[in-house]
Amino acid sequence: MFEPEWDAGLDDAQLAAAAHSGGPLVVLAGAGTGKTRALTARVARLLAHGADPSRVLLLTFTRRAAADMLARAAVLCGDRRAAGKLWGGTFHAVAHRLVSQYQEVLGLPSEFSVLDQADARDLMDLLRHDHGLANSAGNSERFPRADTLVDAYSRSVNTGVPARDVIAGEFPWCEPHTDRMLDLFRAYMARKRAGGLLDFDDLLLAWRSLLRDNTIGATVAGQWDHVLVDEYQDVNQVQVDIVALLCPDGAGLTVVGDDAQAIYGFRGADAAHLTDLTGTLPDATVVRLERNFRSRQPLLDLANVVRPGEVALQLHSDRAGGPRPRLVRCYDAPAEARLVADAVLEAVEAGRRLRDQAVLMRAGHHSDLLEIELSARRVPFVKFGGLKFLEAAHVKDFLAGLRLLDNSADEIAWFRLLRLHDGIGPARARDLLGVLRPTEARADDRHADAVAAAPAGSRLKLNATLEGITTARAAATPADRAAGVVALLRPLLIRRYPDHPTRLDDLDRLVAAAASTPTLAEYVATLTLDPPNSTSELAGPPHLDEDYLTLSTVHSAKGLEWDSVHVIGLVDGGFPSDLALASHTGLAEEQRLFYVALTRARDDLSLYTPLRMPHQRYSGSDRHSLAPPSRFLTDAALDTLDVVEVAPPATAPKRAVTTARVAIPQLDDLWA
DNA sequence: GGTAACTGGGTTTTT
DNA sequence: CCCAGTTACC
Repeated sequence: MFEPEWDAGLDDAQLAAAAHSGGPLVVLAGAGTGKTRALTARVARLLAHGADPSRVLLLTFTRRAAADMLARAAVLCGDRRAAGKLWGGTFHAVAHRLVSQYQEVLGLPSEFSVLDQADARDLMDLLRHDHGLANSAGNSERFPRADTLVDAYSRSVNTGVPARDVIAGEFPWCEPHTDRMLDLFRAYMARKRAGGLLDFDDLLLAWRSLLRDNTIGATVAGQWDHVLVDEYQDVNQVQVDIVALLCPDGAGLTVVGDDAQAIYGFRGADAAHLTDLTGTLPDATVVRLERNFRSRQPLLDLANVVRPGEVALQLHSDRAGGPRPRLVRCYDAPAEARLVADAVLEAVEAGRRLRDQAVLMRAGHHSDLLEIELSARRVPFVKFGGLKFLEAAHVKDFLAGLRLLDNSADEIAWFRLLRLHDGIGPARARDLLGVLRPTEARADDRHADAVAAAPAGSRLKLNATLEGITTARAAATPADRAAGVVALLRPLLIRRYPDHPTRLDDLDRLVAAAASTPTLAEYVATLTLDPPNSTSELAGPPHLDEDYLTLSTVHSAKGLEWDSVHVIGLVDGGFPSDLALASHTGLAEEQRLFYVALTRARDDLSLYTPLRMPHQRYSGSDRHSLAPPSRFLTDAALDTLDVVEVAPPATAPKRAVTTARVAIPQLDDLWA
């Protein structure tokens, strides 16, 4: 047996974090300071010192981060088998595992469904209509949209602040509707309970309830000796409560984070949870990681100027030299797209792979022009963030079908499926929900009743759909059941989507993926809790060998790094987003987001400022107005940047003026 | 009273 | 793409 080298290559600060024993540990880790490495080493050391892997819990921001870390820890401690026994994943994924385990204790039906954000919105929308709050002509004041309702509701749950105060503080324009919103939230809770539906927030609430329970709480918390939480600056109040219940007085707790990288305030997270820890846990050991292993010093000079936050970490690098970051001032947005594509291809010429380069933006749609430019030049790319594969209508239809196989009380799933039929819109679907709601009557009878209640023109197809569900339910393997759902969807999707061939291909791929899962319910939960991040992630291996450029929102780029990074759209209103400009807290989060973007680069960093943006009022025309550069490009920041002025594009040759008249053919013979 | 099909305005970030 | 509003048809 060889001596495990969990401490190989760690510097003193990382070693202090990895080797710490006794009392809670708080690691304040600047960007690129090897916190993942320290955390991984710490897990490996715990195992090497005899910790039981099944009693170690590693909570990370994405499931992939947990998987990577656990695999590396297993290698470091020389025991690959241990990796399988470690608990790891996102708060939500672990919560789901526990909720499944304690589903009876929690008073949940044997089959429950997990609602993602879009499902939650659909349910809220359904109730909005039920309560007569949808906008009708008579309403002078618009009732908030379903998205806003879910937002406000979720914010209240995640922060523990009463909804009334959340609305007044964060959604002041909704205040006249407060009472009706609160009614709606109560109805939302009731509907979920009745249908065995849990939204993302409920998963965390359920976990917290288990831990708080007098009889069972100690057992649940007692199954782990060590709890390690990554990205602690992005946890919300419920997650803080969970951690506190898991580790009373901080015993066995390790927390890693950086308050300057807190970018999820919009979903109830608060970096104060990290900075307050030293107060709530007086005996905590604090380790600071300030030595950056990722970026060259000229890049850190800019990052240190931009860095906001309470904890004053100054990053320094051993990697001196290299070019200063560039600020490219472009004529307009199309010029920006061309310049980015130019730069990427130049780097390829110089020997840098596409996959070592990335383009980062504030919002998913900021790369629209660039995507057109890259496609035109045949540059392969993969986009992360923005619209998700799982949000595509046909994929949601498919998942709704799967959920119905296990949970026939899932109203949101029924609602989706019913509306796919010609002649059944929101109103008839709502009526049919009442008929399909589980009763003592057998499912077949309810199906028959529903067919009878449907408009005549839709009965044949609806009958086929409901029979399809019965058939799929009876199929033996998960793959067969999934295939059954696709079979019943096929005619509906063909009728509905003009581009059905590609959509049906997607579904075939999802069916294939279902073959390797023990149960369909687990498959659906995994897809919902850990959706593929890009459309290509589901495409599978053939894509992985190819070289491609990464486009990503800054949020989705968190924790990642590339040799060369381009940050685009640095205008006020773009990055920072105009929606955040109004409030101090909003703007502070934008600045942290900017800091995260800058610190993704290892060697080369380019920032792009289009100087003209399409004029808001005349969008669609060629009118432009001067765009104010991002306010984050302060004088101090500019001191660390090389500014590149790009000349305006050569003016297009004036179109020849001609007096010739060209007639547009009337094609009379076609209309004869 | 309800649906389908179209139009026009708005569009942050995600477990 | 989502959502609301309009219109034509059942």
